[in-house]
Amino acid sequence: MDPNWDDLRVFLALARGGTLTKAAKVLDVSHPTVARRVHALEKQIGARLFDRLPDRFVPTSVGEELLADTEAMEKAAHSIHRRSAGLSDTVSGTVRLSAEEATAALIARFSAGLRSKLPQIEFEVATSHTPANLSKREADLLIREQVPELGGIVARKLGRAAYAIYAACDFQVRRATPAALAALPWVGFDDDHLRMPGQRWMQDYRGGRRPEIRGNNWLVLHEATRSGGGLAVLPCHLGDPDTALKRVGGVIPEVFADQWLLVHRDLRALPRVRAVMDAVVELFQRERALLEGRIVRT
Amino acid sequence: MDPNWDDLRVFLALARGGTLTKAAKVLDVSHPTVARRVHALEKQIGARLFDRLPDRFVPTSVGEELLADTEAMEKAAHSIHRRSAGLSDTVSGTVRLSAEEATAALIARFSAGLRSKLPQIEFEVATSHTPANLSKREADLLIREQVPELGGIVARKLGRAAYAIYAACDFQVRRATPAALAALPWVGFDDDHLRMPGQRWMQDYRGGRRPEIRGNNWLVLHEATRSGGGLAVLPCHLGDPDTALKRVGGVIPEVFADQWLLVHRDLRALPRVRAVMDAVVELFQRERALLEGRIVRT
DNA sequence: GGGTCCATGTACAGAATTGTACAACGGCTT
DNA sequence: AAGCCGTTGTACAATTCTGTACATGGACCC
Repeated sequence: MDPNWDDLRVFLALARGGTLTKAAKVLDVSHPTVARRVHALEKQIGARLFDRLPDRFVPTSVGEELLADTEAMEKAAHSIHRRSAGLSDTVSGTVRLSAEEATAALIARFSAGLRSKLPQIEFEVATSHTPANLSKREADLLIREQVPELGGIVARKLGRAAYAIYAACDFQVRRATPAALAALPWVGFDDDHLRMPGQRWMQDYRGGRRPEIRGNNWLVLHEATRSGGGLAVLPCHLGDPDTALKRVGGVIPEVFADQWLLVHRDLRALPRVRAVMDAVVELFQRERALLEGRIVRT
Repeated sequence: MDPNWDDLRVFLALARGGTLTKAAKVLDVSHPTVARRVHALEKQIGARLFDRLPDRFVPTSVGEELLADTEAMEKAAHSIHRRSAGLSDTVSGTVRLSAEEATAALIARFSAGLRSKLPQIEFEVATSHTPANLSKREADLLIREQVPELGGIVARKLGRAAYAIYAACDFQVRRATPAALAALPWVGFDDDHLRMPGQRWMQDYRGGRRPEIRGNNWLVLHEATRSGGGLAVLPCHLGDPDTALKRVGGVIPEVFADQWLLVHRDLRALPRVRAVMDAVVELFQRERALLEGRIVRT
């Protein structure tokens, strides 16, 4: 069985320092720990590695033989240290952010602005609306509408997204009464995604009838609506900026979705992850009116 | 701070195996442990080292960079492994045995015989009669007259050494009454070593008088006695084989010393240490009569 | 010779790590 | 579609490791 590599690091420190106390200081552990680790290594290797002189430890001939190899390990470990030093201390590198399509589109729309502030960061914006946790390492940051009950996840509230009914600009809406609207064709999610915001509201509005055009993500719904496929409940930050769409009525008070920024506690400490978090928080604060459907287009 | 070197070993196993389960098997740990150790390394290095595909882990570009250095560490570790394989599995190498002078002389006398049975072992027989424990790594094996109350020490009884009064062959002992013997000059230990076997007995025998020739180890006493310096209480295994000495009276029933073979529990498992232990035990069993003063010289 | 400082060894309490057990998921086979 | 297998994630109990505190020993200084 290979010895514990880290015990070799302790061995090296004792060989260099000559005393348990000096090695302990270098390694930032206690002196009994150094003694134990060296004994454990000696037991595993099957030879004494040190002779005990009155004032110091000196390597035995076996210990001397191992020193060269251990120093080779140290050299490689230092190379790794130098490489990783360029990873955790600076605000550069890649940050992967995952959000459902509509929010991903929002982020993507402003990403050029974000990167102008953080030029050394590369964004990866992934669209995903399935519930996921960061432990599966799908992303460094998630924007989600629920906070998962998971250990190690830190959540930060970004804001509340409002929803409204939209149609293509040239879509004929003759009478805006609920009954008249309910009778028109609609665009919405399929049965597997009824939990998406606004879907149950819409079915109630229409007396339980399914939307005539169905899809499984917001962009599909968005495109079908723009093409005159029917009415759709869309988030305002998706519908309002699109001049090909028009609002039909106001913001639906009963339909909203809180937006949460999720990060694994371990990654939050990384400068580049924190920088992106701060930038995303700032973006949502700046665009709060858009998010809440309070941008009135003429 | 340097990452834990052993976490790099885990990283390497996951990079090679592709799954937590395979890496766990190779490392002989559980799969949650592999996951934790890799996460700990990622946190310390400040970068993700693996992407998660549906069926396996693949190194990220950062992970690929670290692989070369980690493989260099593995190469050095394998070298250490090969070296140490020649240490713990075979019955060769050096075994250091420590005993007080008289017993060390006994061992030395028979060491040629011992080595004829264990030709690939090199003996180091150190004389020392100060109480010591094996943790100070003064020896691999100790022969002592008391068992120290220390953790980790395994004791094995070798036998009981008997003592008698000896004089040089030409030393004139006109009358063998206690009074006449007590009046003669004696050889013995100095005041710092009164706890050595036979010393207090001798002082009681002589009404509290100190020996006229004093030393601090058995060999000095032995030599002084052989030179006609006086009477001495010596272990029988030292006195009887020496044709320059003669017994004066029989074995002294009140004076004896149990002999214990002491070893650190960890070292007992080493084949060469165990072989020497067995050989020493056998030696003491074979020479039990000598030890107990039952060899009658004509 | 006594006092001080440094170092090591050891016992025990606390912290950290690991293994076990179980749930969940995805792929494959029937 | 159902069942099975392999894999991963997680919670909790068990185990291991570490640090602290203290005792002991040796060297040095006064």
